[in-house]
Amino acid sequence: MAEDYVELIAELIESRGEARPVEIAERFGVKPPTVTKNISRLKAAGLVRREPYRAIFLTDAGQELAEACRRRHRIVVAFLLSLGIDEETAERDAEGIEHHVSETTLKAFEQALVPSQSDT
Amino acid sequence: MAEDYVELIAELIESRGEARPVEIAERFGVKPPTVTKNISRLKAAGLVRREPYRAIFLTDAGQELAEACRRRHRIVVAFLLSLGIDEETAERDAEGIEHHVSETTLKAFEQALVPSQSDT
DNA sequence: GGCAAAAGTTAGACATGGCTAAGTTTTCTA
DNA sequence: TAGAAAACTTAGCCATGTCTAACTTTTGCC
Repeated sequence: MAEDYVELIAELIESRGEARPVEIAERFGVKPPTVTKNISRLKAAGLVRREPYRAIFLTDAGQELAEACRRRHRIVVAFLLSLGIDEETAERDAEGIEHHVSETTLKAFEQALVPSQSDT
Repeated sequence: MAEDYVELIAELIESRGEARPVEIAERFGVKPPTVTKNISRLKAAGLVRREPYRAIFLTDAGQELAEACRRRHRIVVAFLLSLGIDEETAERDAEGIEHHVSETTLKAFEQALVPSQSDT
C-alpha cells in the first residue's frame, strides 16, 4: 500500500503542485475515508508530512521510496511495452508486478531492454 | 490466497498422493492454525473437499483453478529463466508476479519464449 | 460576509490473513 | 495396547484495508 501511495503522491505533486485525498481516492478507486486512514498510517511510518484538511507532502524518506518505486515502475512498463504489449495493459500489469520483482529481475528487464530502446 | 493454496495442494497430491496441513504450513511459512482457517475458507468457496483431521482434496472447480495457476506459473518461470535469471529468483519472483499478469501479458511471455525454447 | 457545496474526518463495521495458547484427535512406537 | 508425540482444531487476539453514515472544515460564490 505505502508504495502505491507515495508513488501517486509524488506524481500528483509533480503535476499539480500538491496531493489531495480526493484525487488519491479517485485514482485508486476507493472512498475518501480509506485514504484518510491510509495517509495517517503513512504519516505514522514517517513517509508523509501533513496537517488535517491540508494537502499531503512527502518526507525525505517518502521521496526516496517514491523515487525507487517510480524507477521500478518505469522499467517494468518499458519492458512490457518492448514485448509488444499495449500501453493500457502494460500500465495495469506493471502496477501489480512492480511490487514483486526482485532487483535481479529488474536488472534482467533493463538488460533485455537495451537492444530495443535506450530508456531507463 | 486461494490460488496459492490450490496450486500447492495440487502439487502435493501429485507428489505425495495427499495434501496435509502441516506441509502446507511449512511451504508457506505460516502456522498450522492459519492453514486450518484458510482451508475452511477454500471449502466454503467450493474449491476443496475435506473432513476434519483428514487430508485435503480438490473439487473439480479447485482442480481447474489449480491447473490454470500452474500453467501461468510455468510460463512466468520459463520466461524469467529465458531472461537469464537464476532458478531460485525466478521461482520466488514468479510466485509474486503470476497473480498479476493478464492473459495478454502471458501470451507475450509465451511468444517471447518460442525463439529460445519450446516449453509450455 | 454568509451560506451551500466540496473536501476531509471520525466512528464503527466487516473480511482477510496472520498469530499464540490451549485443547482434541490421530499416529506411532515401546 | 497404552501412552507419548505429532498433527490438527478452536478460540481469541491483532493489523491491514475496505466500506457507510454522520459530522466538521474549507472553499467558492452570490
